[in-house]
Amino acid sequence: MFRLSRAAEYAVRGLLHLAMMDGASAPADIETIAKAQDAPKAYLSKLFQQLAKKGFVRSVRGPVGGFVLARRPADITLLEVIEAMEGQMFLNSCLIHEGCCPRGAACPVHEVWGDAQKKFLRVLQTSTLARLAARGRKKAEKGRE
Amino acid sequence: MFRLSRAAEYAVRGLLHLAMMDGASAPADIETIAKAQDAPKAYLSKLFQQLAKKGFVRSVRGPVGGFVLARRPADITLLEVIEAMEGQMFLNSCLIHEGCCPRGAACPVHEVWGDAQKKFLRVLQTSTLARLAARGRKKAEKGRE
DNA sequence: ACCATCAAGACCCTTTTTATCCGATTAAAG
DNA sequence: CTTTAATCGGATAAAAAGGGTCTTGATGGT
Repeated sequence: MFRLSRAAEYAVRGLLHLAMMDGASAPADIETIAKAQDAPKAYLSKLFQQLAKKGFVRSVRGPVGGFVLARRPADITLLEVIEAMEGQMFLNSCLIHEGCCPRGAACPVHEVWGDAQKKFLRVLQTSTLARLAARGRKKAEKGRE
Repeated sequence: MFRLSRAAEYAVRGLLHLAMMDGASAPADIETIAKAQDAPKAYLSKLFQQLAKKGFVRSVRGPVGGFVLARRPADITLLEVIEAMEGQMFLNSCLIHEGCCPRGAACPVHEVWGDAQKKFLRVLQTSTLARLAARGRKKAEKGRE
């Protein structure tokens, strides 16, 4: 099957959470994010550690600590976040090792597959956290009406 | 990570093998296909049993038996084959259960993700075994030059 | 000094993937 | 009718990935 891993999903939603409270003075702590996004706290914590290591967020320790976005939401693409969590997408084994197809001739499935991934990735690459946050805010307003 | 399962890859290549020898009088037996496509024979055998159950191939038993395409190569899309092997693609868990996002408001990632999948699937859906076989034959010729 | 918070990693459980094996069944050929 | 080469299908299993918990330690406001 072909779906986003839970890790990636949590990460995206977590970062989006931060992006939507952009401008807030205090950092957001894991417990709050976990509750808001309905994710296991301990697990989310680990994911954010990875995100910190990769430069997406900065951690603030001690009381009133938590996590803050380390980059501008407009500069973070959905693709980046997902790839940070699950490694490069779409490394089709058929594309990696030579000679997987008879007589070393490149198998015709490659091109089609490559074409499909390109279109898929482009969409994810042109979608930034800022844009998502804006859309999210709009939806939240509609929901309250 | 995000790649085609080996099962799907073997199945696609196996069917393509049949499509490329379309018009041959005798069915192809598993051992031959497995050798040509460099797949474990026992495993491929089981995959073909599934493919037979789903109507892609017909099995011929007894000596000189094997498998034959049950449908016209022009009618079989890449997407069909892949979905037959790994279940419906792209059932994003975020799209399945309601209430995964705060306050039930649809999360803005959904649309982007949906958009991306649509473009991806379209490519796979418009690619038929016949077309792939034709391309494969062309490549094989070039390789021999 | 205390306590809330993050940091890091060890550990565990479950599911999926990727197979292998073997006995039963089938049917063409001699 | 018997031989023989093939598929059928279920049981089994090793290995990898996925998903998550817990513990222990470091850090920095108050």
